[in-house]
Amino acid sequence: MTLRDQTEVREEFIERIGLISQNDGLPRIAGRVLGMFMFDGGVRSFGEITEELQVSKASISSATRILEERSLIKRVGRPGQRQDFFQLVENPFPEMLETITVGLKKAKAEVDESLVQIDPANEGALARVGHYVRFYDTLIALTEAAAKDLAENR
Amino acid sequence: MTLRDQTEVREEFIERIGLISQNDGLPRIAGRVLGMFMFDGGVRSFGEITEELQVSKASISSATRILEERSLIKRVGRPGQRQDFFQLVENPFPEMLETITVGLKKAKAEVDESLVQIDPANEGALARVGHYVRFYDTLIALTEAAAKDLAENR
DNA sequence: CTTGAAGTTCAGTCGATAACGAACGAATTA
DNA sequence: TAATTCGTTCGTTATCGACTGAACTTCAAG
Repeated sequence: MTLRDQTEVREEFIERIGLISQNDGLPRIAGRVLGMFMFDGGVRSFGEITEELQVSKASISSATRILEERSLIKRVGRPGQRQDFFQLVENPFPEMLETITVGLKKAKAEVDESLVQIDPANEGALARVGHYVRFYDTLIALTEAAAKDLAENR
Repeated sequence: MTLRDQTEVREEFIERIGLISQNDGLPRIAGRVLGMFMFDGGVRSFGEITEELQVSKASISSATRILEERSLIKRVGRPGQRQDFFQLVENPFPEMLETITVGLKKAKAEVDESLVQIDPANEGALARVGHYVRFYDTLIALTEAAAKDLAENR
C-alpha cells in the first residue's frame, strides 16, 4: 500500500483540528496552531507560526495567548532573544479536560444559585433542578477522575 | 430567612439555562424552553410556550424540533386536538450525554482518518496523534459509562 | 540616542447563525 | 366547502465573535 503525500496529510490534520476546535468553542486559528504543534512537535517561533499558517500577527497573538492560558502550549524563554518561542506542553490532555471541568463548575454554580432560592414547598421544581445539579456533580467527578488518570499514565 | 419572589427565581432560572445552553452550542431559546419545562414540569402546548417565553412561533417551532431530535422533550399526541403538546422526557440527562458522545465520536473519526495516513517513519507525529485518538477513546468510554449509570439510577 | 524588529491592542470588517415576520400547507370545525 | 387555527418553511434582519490592518509599546542592536 502506497502512502499519501505527507504534506497534504499534515495540512488536512491541521485543518481538522481547527474545525474540531471551532466546535468546542475555541477559535479556529487556535485549533490550527494546536494541530500544527501536534503534528510537527518541537519548537516554533511566533514568526514561523504566522508564516506557516498564513494568518495575521494579531490572530497568532490571540491564539497563542488562549492556548497558553489553557496550558496547552508554553512560551519557552530565550534570554537575549528577540522572538518568542512556543511548544506543546508535555501532556496537554489533562489540561483539555481541565477546561471542560471549569466550564461545568461554572454552569453548576449558576444552577445551584437558583436551586437554593426555590420555595421548598415547590417539590417538583426542587426535585428536577436538584437532579440537574447532581448531573453536573457526576460530570465534574468524571472529568476530574479522567484528568488525574491521564496525568499519571502519560 | 424569607423567600425571594418565585416568579423572579423562575425567570432567572429559565434565563440561566438559556445562557448555559448557548455556551453548549444550543440556541438560547431552546435552552429557555428546556429551563421552563425543568422548573414547571408537566405539559405545555405550543401556543402556551410562545406566550410564556414571548418569542415567535417560528423560533418555538425550531426550538421544539431541536429538543425533540435530542430526545430532551417529547411531543405528546392528543388525538382530535388542534394544538401540539410537549413535556420533558422522564430522564433527560442520559440524552444530554448522548449528544456529547456523538460529538466526540465524530471528532475521533476525523482524527483517526488522519492517523492512518501518517507515514510510519514519522514516529513523533504518530505518537502524538495516536495519543490524541486514545484521549477521545477515554472520553467516549467515560461518557457512555456515565450515561448508562444515569439511565439506571434515575 | 536612533533605528528597527517583535508582539500586543484596538477599531473595523466580515461571516455565520439565531430570531423574526410573513406566507404557506394541513387539518379540524362549522 | 368555507373558514379558522395551528405549525412549518422561507427570506430577511440582527447579533455575535473571529479575523485583519494599523497604530502603539517595548526592547535589542548599532
